[in-house]
Formats: sequence, C-alpha cells, structure tokens
Amino acid sequence: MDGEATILHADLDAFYASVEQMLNPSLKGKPIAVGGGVVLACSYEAKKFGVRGAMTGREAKKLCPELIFVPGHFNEYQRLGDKAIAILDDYTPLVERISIDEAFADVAGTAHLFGPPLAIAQTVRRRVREEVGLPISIGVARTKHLAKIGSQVAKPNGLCFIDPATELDFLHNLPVGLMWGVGPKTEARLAAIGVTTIGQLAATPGQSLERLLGPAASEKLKALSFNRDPRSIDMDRRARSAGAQAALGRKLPIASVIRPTLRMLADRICSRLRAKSLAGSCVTVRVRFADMHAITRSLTLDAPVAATGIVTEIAEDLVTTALNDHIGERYITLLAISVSHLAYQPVLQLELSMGLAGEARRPGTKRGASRWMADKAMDKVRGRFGWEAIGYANVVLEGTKSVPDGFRELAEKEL
DNA sequence: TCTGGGGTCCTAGGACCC
DNA sequence: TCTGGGGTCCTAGGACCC
Repeated sequence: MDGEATILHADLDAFYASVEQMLNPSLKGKPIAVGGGVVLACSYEAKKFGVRGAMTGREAKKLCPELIFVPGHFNEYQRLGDKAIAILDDYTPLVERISIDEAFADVAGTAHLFGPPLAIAQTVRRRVREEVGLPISIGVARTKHLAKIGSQVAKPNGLCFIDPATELDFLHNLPVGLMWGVGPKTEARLAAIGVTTIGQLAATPGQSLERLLGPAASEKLKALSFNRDPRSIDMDRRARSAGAQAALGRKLPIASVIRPTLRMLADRICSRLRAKSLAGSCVTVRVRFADMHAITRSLTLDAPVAATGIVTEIAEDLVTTALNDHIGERYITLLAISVSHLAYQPVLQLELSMGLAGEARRPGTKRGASRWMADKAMDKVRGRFGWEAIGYANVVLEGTKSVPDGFRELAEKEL
C-alpha cells in the first residue's frame, strides 16, 4: 500500500483578489472585490465582513461599506495562474490541473531528486511567493482527498502536512462540510441525524447513511471518512460537455428574446467545439423562471453535431417544449445550452455531421453545405481578427451583460 | 402463455465544485 | 435591479432488449 504522504494539493489564496493587490499595492490589506454588479471574487479582508462570490455588488457593499470594487485584469489571471502551477512541473511530471488556481501533484517518484514531499511543498510555496508574487496554500497527504482538506485547513498562506500515522485522528476531528462532495444540503441532512464531524460520519452505520444519501454517495463518503480515496493523478482530464448560459434579467418568453439568445449561446459553444474538431450528440437546454426554479430538456441525436445553426434550432425546439410545460410562468430569467456526448471528429466526418445529421433530422431546413460554409467562414475571420470581429449582434442582450467576457473565458474548461 | 430478472440507454431533476 | 458562468456526477423512472 501507499504508506507515504506524497500528494500535494496547491491552491492560490483568494486568487483574483490577490492578483489585484499585487498589481496595485495600495489595495493590500484592504477589503476588495473583483466585479461590479456581481462579486466575482473578493479578498480575505472582505470575506471577514461576510462578502462572498456571486453576491450582488449592492449586497456586498451593505455588508462592507469600505469595500473597493476593481474591474479585474483577466489576462493577468490566466498568465499568473499558469506560471504558479508550472512551478509544480519542476518537481514531478504527475500534475493534475483542477482549475485556474488549483492543482494536485504526486511527488512519490522524485524524492531522490528533490527531497521529501514536505520539503518540496515548502520550496514550491517560497518560489510562488518570490517568482509570481502570490500567496499559495498547500496540503500534503497520502490521498488527494486529504491533501485537499489539508490545503483548506492551511489557508490562508499556509502549509499543512498530514502524517499518515495520525491521519485519521486529524481527519475525524474536522467538520463534515470540509469533505469533497458535502455541500449545504448534505451537511444539513447529516446534521439532522446528529452527524457534524467526519469522525461521527465514520462511526455511522452504512445502512443509515445509505437511507439518507443513497448508495453511491454514502459509499463514497464512508470510504473518504477513513481516507480511502482510490483516485490517482490524472494528467489530461478532458471535458465531457461544453455549455454556455446567459442571465436575462426578467424577460417575456417570446421569440424575439429566445431566438437571438440561443443563437449567441450556440455560436459560443459550437465555435469552441469546431476549434478542437469535436462534436456532440446530446443537446440540453435550461430555462430558469422568475422564482429561480429551473427546468431542463434534452435530446439525444443519431449523430454528433457542431454546426451553430443546427444546435440553435434544436435548442429552440427544446425551449419551446419546456415553455409549453410551464404555461403559467410569465417571465424567464436565464437560458442555457449544453452539448455533451462529445466525440472527436476528424475533418471529413465533421463536415458530414455538420450537414447530414441536421438534414436527416429536419429535411426542411437550410442545407448543410451552406451552414458548413458559413460556420467555417466565421471561424476563419475570428481566427485572424479575434472573437469580436464578427458575431450575432443582438439588441436583446445589450445592457444585460453582468459578467465580462474575460471572466467567462477563464471559466471554460479545456476541451 | 405467464412471469421474473438483468443490463443499458434516455430523460429530468438535483447537488456540488471552482 | 434579487441572486454570474462553466462544469461534473448521481438518482430514479421508463423504454427496450435479452
């Protein structure tokens, strides 16, 4: 068995806000928020007042009157995040990037070169501070799950090494909410049967847990509560779906709102797919109503698609059926599309799927060949002049853009 | 003919994570 | 002026096949 603590979980602290404080030292030590209408990220000083991501700017300002809003340097986030995570590559090839500001690394095979894992973690922290200028917390443990918990416990700007000899003592004293997969709902359910620590969860009979959370979740949590985590480092995780969404404010569900919005969303998704020679055979839409409750409708196709026009039309059909099931709703507040069941499409098949799949399904629609030409032309212009050079301009979404495009792009996972 | 059972896919909803 | 955007995984019922 793997008896040694060789997994590192490295997590940049309050990443976007820390970058802003580094770029503008006058912001250091002050409560700041990136964003305006919505808080995209905030500093530890702001968190002390209860400010959180996804809050409206107004709400945040109410909690913390001195809060300073900054627009955000999105290009810098990508560059600095890459630079920090790349430092891990100097100590092992086994690095798994989780998001822009977070990664796992396994240094099991490289101790003879760089010393024990704890020493490597210390070096990485020092180098990120010196070479990138940012605080980073690291957890070191025997499993991914425990390393991740370690980095959370270490924050802000700390290091937490969990000795395998005493790891269960450490783990069992922590609140269940720190476990991967335990969010507010599960935490509340567990609390209802008196389980608030990981130790109490470990001591709960499997049957009661299963009744409460279902077989898969209870089995997983049970294993994790004894630090049995089978996951190893996965160096190239591929996305399984690609999606896009747009918050609309409050809009009547009419064609002049729905059509251009869906076209814009399909355009975003499909150009990403085509750029990677991918196509997907399942299209899902999501409609959210004024009371925040949301519904989804999906359709699985015979062949994968990546043409903007085809995805737009399928999405329109799905949204229409969704709305027909909810006639009483007066306003919609969000539309989303997701394309899944992705498959790699060598160019020839991609061209075919763009045309034939659509025509087979809906004979009356615009011919596949001309769609292929239109998409291809658009991809080409954007390749040369950038995304904004051409697009589906729409008056509908003017002014409702609450989140900058830069932020959106950072959230996109590599396809 | 009737009955049981397993496996897999599709769809809708929900919880969670960054 | 209520409440962003991009993802993953699980559940449960029904269809369908063997």
